[in-house]
Amino acid sequence: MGRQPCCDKVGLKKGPWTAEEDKKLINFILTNGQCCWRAVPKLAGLLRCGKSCRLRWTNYLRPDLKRGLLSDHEEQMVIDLHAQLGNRWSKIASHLPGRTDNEIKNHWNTHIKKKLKKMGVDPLTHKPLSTVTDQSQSQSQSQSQHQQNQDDQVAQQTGTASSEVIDQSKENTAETTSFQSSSVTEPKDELAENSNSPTSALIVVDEDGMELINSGLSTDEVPLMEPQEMMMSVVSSFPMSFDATTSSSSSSSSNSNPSDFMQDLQLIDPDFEYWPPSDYGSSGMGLWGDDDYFNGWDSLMDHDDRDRKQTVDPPLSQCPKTVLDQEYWPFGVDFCEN
DNA sequence: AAAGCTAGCAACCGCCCATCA
DNA sequence: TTGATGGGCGGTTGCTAGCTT
Repeated sequence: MGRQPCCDKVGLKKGPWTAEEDKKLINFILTNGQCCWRAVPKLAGLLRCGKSCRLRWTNYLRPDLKRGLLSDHEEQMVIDLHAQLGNRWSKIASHLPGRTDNEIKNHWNTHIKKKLKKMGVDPLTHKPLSTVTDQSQSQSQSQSQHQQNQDDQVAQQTGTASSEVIDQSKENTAETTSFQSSSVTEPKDELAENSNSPTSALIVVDEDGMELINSGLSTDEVPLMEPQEMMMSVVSSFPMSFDATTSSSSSSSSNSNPSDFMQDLQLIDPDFEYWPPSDYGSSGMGLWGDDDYFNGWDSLMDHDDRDRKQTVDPPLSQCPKTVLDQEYWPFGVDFCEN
């Protein structure tokens, strides 16, 4: 018995993806859509296993991805959602357009965990550490148990209301997560008492579980659109139409024309330099630090953060980036069809 | 300036589960 | 029911950049 490995691993390449491999994968997905991943490497001419291709696409090459550090708002959403869902990173990621489960998991483990601990909050239970040590050691013993609790909560919510805005999520979550919402800088007691404060999380429950509407912001500050809708919105908001024949003089920076994207991918001119830095196969990180692509997501959802970033003026490499910014991605949702 | 240390992140692995034919 | 496949998750590895000594 046992399942076949996703690849036989013999002669398959591992390690960081090169620009050439990315190009092949992107080209293939663009042409054929996302089909049987096991067949993708063969058909795309890649010496990778299907799973590796899928992960590369999902976590890095997808057009609707946002790059860079999570904003404060996103981070708070992650904390709120984690309190609700536990370590179900993909679920959490589904509430954060442009973010992947792996990215959120990494961010959680490297940033948020420390942050919460520093604040005296148990990242597992979202309770103050002082009380956690006493009453929830058993909870802390297994994340799965905690996750089960969250499952029950979510199941309870979904069972009682469908496509219905409920406010009782605060009550439900307050029992198991005394500290989970609002700004992380607020005193804990105040948070517990002010569960009705406007900064508490407001949850929309639908058939899929729940949708976070308000995580410390008013509802109209949080995009309630699917990524595709946002993409289409962004694309359609641009006056220019995609024209693969249009030429461009620069592939790496300060371009706002969708055609540049195609050139960057060498879909038009095979000799054109690929959009990430040529040495990125070895550098691995900080790939987008040298461009200043306009960020569609920022423009849609994070005016406050953008303002803050502008004020602080961080290095470009720390600004959220889309891999292929939406306005460079003229394919809408069609590429998903096969 | 160079070596050592550390943090962050992309990528991978192994296992598991859900779905579908 | 079974096997193939896609996908999720926790954990880990390896590389790079930045910081410290």
